[in-house]
Amino acid sequence: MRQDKKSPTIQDVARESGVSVSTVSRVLNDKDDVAAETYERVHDVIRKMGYTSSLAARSMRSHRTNVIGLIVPDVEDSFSIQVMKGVNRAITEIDFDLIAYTSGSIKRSSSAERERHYVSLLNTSITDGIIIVTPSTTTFSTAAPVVAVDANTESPECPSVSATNLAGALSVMQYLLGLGHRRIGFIRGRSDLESANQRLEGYRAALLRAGIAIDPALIAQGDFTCERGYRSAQELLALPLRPTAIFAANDQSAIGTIRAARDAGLSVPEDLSVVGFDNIPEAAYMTPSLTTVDQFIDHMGYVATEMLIQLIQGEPLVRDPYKMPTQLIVRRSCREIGDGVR
Amino acid sequence: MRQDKKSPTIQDVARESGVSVSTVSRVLNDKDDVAAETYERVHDVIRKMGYTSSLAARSMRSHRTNVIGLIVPDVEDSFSIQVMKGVNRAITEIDFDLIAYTSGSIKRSSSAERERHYVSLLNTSITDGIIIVTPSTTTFSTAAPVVAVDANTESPECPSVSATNLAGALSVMQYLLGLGHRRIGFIRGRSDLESANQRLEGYRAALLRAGIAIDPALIAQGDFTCERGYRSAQELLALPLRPTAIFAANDQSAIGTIRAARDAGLSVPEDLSVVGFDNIPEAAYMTPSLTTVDQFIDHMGYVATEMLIQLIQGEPLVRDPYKMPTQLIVRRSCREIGDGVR
DNA sequence: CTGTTAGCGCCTTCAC
DNA sequence: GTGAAGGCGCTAACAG
Repeated sequence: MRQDKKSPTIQDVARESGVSVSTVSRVLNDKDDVAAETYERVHDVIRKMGYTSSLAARSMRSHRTNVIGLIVPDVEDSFSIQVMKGVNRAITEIDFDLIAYTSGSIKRSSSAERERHYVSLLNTSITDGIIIVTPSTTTFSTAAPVVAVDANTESPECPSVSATNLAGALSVMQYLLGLGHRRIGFIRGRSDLESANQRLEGYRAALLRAGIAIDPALIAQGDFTCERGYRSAQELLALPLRPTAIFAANDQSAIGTIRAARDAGLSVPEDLSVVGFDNIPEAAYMTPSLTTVDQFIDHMGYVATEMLIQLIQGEPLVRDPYKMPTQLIVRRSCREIGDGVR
Repeated sequence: MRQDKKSPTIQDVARESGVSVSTVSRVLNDKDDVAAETYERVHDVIRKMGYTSSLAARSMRSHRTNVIGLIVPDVEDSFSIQVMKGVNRAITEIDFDLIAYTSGSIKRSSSAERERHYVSLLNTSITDGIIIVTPSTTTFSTAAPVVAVDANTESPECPSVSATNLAGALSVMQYLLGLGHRRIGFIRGRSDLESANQRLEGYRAALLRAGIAIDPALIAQGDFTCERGYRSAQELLALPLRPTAIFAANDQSAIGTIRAARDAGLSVPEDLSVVGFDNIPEAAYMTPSLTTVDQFIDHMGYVATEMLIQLIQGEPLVRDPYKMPTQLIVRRSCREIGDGVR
């Protein structure tokens, strides 16, 4: 690697090409009032020196960086990854050419604190705006805009995009009830997230609507992880009156559930029907393929980016909060059960 | 969201607490020559105003940001995700508290160009150093250090960490040969990556060493994706003399292979043995669980971060390039075959 | 069309 | 122990 002592500044370029710094700046920003010849010459020097203008200096002066920030709770979380994907797609289409992803790896502080820390660290210094995924809080004190994806509350204090979780959960329950299931277990999601609570709410509402009493024993804790899903499924399957179906609040939990069933000598869907939520890529590939609810996560990232860009450009938001429709994807992890089953 | 007109600057803090900006700066940087009382007062004001010093301004002045950059080819790539995880772990342990991840989403340019663009954009402006994953080039002109993970060449021009791919591939082949396999297919990886080529080299070397002629028809193209692995496996399985085992250059390709086998009515491992490379999390969970080579990807990210920090602090590198040992993980995707098999 | 001037927010001498 | 002044690299007026 060529380790130059120092990277060239706009001054160096100016000196080298025999013009003033402001002319170089004009060339850099494609202002139209530069002589074609000068433009060419400066451009050549820039290329030759391998010059790139300092993001820090540019940002400080112009208060515009063309960088948007993305804060995710965990880089391994597949929800976050899907969102990233959508954000990337949007970024590529628009003129913004870089993203600062930062994850929540800061010691000794609550997630809300940490989120605020990053928001204020990034915004107005290297970022024109921020997208924050599954935030614990939506209250930020910042000059630049923030858009939340899957916020923690029904009425977030910042612009947001989230899925129609309640409707999605209802469609799952309707499907399971239609297959004849009456004893349906539920594995909850991260309880600090509104989306997770909405899914639980859908579970409850559908049961009530069908005239089925809610058995608290059938509602297990969960935190959206596969491991936790496994343990909770074990509890559910150990019940005296085993459920015939389990609705897991997300696909990871559903994967854990299927594994738990298998380890308990039960096969899916013969002995147990399982439904997830999210439609992560693995859902289609696993055996059996997983019936789940698609909430178009990457599109949520895409829309969030569009919203953020609008905000940055000072345009008003047409739809806020944006509600992404959900869709039940029927695959092979459920089966119809006969009348004789209680 | 509280949308303040403008985020507070060090000036605002100074005015509010009745001291000069330089005193505030001292407090900010924990200089020791500040009266305890003053320190407290200023700190209170900072907390109260929700002040965060501008990363941009700080970086410009002090040329030290405590931010490291991470450039990955694709946010969905599980190799990259594992590296991120390791980097995050290292960051958390050390004093650096933020990472700028940027992915390759820039239009109309080669990957090498794009990588150079990001390196120069980040370095010396908001980043103290950069880790770049599976880069197409290792030649960068930058003042700040760059460390490559899984570089594209055996003798990269920048510090690097990579796995002992050749040894790993040899151990796979030794295992398969030991199980009695003689007709072994290979699905290649991204041919622009040295790691992929090393694995192919291991495949060839082991065969030669065992006195088995190399059949070019058994070596299929690949690009580390599941889809491509599926198609290549189809070709291999359609061969007149079908291989009894397939060694895929990474786990994604192996997953595609298993799917192709299943779709062709073959079961794994009964009709076909499959081995992957990487040991991604899914490998343990799938059915059948996948025999593969662990190359401790997240640890590679961790080590790369350690190396980068050392470089940033001007310390010499003890081991460069760093070679991460690999380990064969035997699971259930292979079986022994009898003597009668050709 | 191009150069000059004045800061953006912060840190670092150097005085006091 | 604390304040004042200068400048990091850049852009945005304003002159010429």
